[in-house]
Parts: sequence; structure tokens; C-alpha cells
Amino acid sequence: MALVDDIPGETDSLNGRDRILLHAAQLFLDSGYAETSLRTIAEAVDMRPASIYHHFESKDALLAEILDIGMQAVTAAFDVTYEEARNASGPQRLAAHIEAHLDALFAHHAFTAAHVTVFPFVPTTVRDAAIGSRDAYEAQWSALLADIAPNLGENSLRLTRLALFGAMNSTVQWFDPSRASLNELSSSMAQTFWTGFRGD
Amino acid sequence: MALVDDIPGETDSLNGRDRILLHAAQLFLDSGYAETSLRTIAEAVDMRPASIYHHFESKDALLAEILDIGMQAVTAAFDVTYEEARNASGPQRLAAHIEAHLDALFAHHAFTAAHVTVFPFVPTTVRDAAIGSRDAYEAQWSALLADIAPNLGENSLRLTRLALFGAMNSTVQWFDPSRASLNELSSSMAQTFWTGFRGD
DNA sequence: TCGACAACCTAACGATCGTTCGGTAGTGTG
DNA sequence: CACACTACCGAACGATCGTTAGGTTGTCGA
Repeated sequence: MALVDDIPGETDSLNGRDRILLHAAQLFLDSGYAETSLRTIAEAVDMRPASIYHHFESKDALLAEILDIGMQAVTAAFDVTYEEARNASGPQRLAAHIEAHLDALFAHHAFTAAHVTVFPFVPTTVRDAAIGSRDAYEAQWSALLADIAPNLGENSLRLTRLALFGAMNSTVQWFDPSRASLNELSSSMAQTFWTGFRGD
Repeated sequence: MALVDDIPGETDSLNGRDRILLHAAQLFLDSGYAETSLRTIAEAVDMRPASIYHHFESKDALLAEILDIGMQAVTAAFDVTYEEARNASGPQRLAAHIEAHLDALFAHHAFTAAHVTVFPFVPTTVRDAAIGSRDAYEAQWSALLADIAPNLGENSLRLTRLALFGAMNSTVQWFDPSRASLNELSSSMAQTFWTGFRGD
């Protein structure tokens, strides 16, 4: 998990493989998967296109690894928070997990955001490779929400989970953590989903 | 607005231009813009690639028109609902507009969903052409929410609006109106955002 | 010192892309 | 009947794509 702990700006200290992963993820996020050519990626990491094939089997394999890194990041954040907040109150647990998800989302932005924006259009083979860990993460959230709100039925629990995911994941498209507080975003969203829009 | 009122299955009755629009929108939604070639679109409408240029200046122009149709659909739905629910209570107005947005989203699914999934990666010129009507629609919602919840500050109003948009628009990626009630979805989401997750 | 290996390179392959050019068939109007 | 016009088509253009084959360079353990 060394790669995903790196911050932008010091990518030159990374080895070639990790620099490819980081810049490719950023380019896929900015421009899309099909829209980003291997020549563009190679230019970003100051290599020639053929060199990428020394580190990755194909462009699809590169994407698959990027998606995998992103899912590992959010899953790890969930697991840590689950233990930490296990005995807290319902609204506290919800807030803690929303914050953990958003923190992970922006700490490893290029890798996680790719799941949100790029995933709908990835080639079938790549999707099949990534769908397992995605479903597992969703299942973790389902269990959590069922714990927190035992009064809700199965169907509305599913709708609420998907609405929450939609709200949280959309942040990668409009929230800028350098201009506003990620902490404020988390607590605002936690309150919106717990007490509702009227805000009492 | 004749085109967007058509339902899938009777596309053969459409003229060539509208058939191209409908099938191209569906293909862009299914596979992405860059991933969908003009040859694929031509095949879907039983034409040859060159024939598309009789109706549209370029692939980009085709996409721009698809996005424009989508925005017209949701904007028209908003305007109608705004007049109808103008004097209703806050939660009733919110519920009415959420339902109107979701109804429009799925009534013209291929055209509106393209805004959600394809838009982040469209060419710059197409984005610039579409950004105006998108901003205008966002502004309409901002004014509505400020009306409904005058107690909320500007910042949390913005966050709530974006969370609501994220939740509503994500539905195009997981909700199937042929398997579940669009009405139930709307009221569930309205309740989630008004009274919150705890559901009282 | 030498050979193996990792990390990269140049050059090119066939495939596919958006697009254009120069047509043709059918229809309706004068 | 001639003419214009709409709606299409066949064939091809140059550009770009992912990918591959066959080098070169530097490092490092034996």
C-alpha cells in the first residue's frame, strides 16, 4: 500500500511502475479510459509507449490494477472504522463510516474516483475482474446500515444505501479538498442522511 | 419534443435523423462516447457510416444534440412542477420536484443518462456548448431549495443540493423502472432527504 | 570480470477511427 | 418530362490506436 500513500507532487521519487499507475489513473479520471492513449500515459511519465509493456501486460491490465488499488483503499478504511466505531451510537457509526469513505476517496483520489466515473465503460473483462470486490464492499455497507436502522425494510434499506453511495461518490466530481474542509463535507452529509434536509 | 416522447420498440417509425439520435444516445450510454464508433451507430440504424453525415455535421455535433435533448427534458419537467407545486408545503414541493426529475430521467433515459455518465469525458467543445443549460438547471434547484429551507446557510445548501443531485442522478445506473415502481423510488428518496435516514 | 537481468528504447505492424468525395435512387414540383 | 432535392451509398483518405519484435544500457551478484 506504499503507492497509495504517496501524495501528488513527489511522484518523481516513485519507481517506473508506480509512476505509470499514478499518472494513468489521473489521466483516466481526467479524460476517460478510451480517450487516454498509451502514448499520452507514456509522455506523462517520460517514457516511450513500448516501455509500459515491460510493467503491464496490456492497457486493460493497467486499468484493472488501478481499479483494484482503489477498492483496496476504501475497503481498508471501512475495516478500520468498523472496529473503531463498533460500539458507538447509530448516528455516530454512520458519520464515522461516511467520513472514512470520503477520506479514502480523496486520499487516493485518482484510484478511487476511477471507480465512479470510468467504471461504467470499462471493457467487459476488466469489469468482471473488479466486480467481486465492489460487491463485497457494498455488502459491508448493507450490513452496517441494517445494523444502524433495524426499523427499515429490506427494500428501502437498499434504496437508501444506493442513494447514500450516489451522494458520496458524486463528490469526486465536484468537491475540491484544497478549497473546503473535507471534515465539514463529511459531517454535513452525515447530518443530511440522518436528520434530513430540514436540518433539525 | 416529438422525439423524446417516443418509447423504445417503435423506433422504426421514426425518420432517419431521429433514429440516429435515439440509437446513438443508447449506445453512448451503454458503452461510452469514445468507445462507440460511427460504424456501430450506423449498424444500429441500418445505414452506412457516411449517411450519418447527411444529418449531422460530426460525431461531436451528434453528441451535443443528444445532451441538449436531455437537458430540455428535465428542464421542462422542472418548470411544469414548479407552477403546479408553487403553493404546496416545503416537503411536498421537494417531493414533487424529486419525482419530476426522476420521471424525466427515465422517460427520456438515453438522453438524460448521457449527462450523468458520459458528460465527464465529452470533448471540450461539446462540454462548453452544454454547460450553460446545465448551470441554469442547477440554479433553478438552488433557488427552490433556498425557498424550502430558509434556515440553511449558503454553503450547506450547496452541499445538500449536490448530495441530492448525486443521489438522484446515480439512479440511472442502478434503477430499473420495469422491475420496481418509479413512484416508490421517488417518495423513498424524498423522505430520506427530508426526514433523514432514521425514518421518522 | 562477466553474464544475467531489469528497465528502457526505436521502429514498425495491422486494425480501427472520424471523415470526405463522388456518386445513385426515389420523390415531388414546375 | 425535366429538374431539384432529400436520403442514402461505396470506397477511400490520413490519423491514431494498442501492441510487438528486437535491440541497448546500466546494475549487480558470483
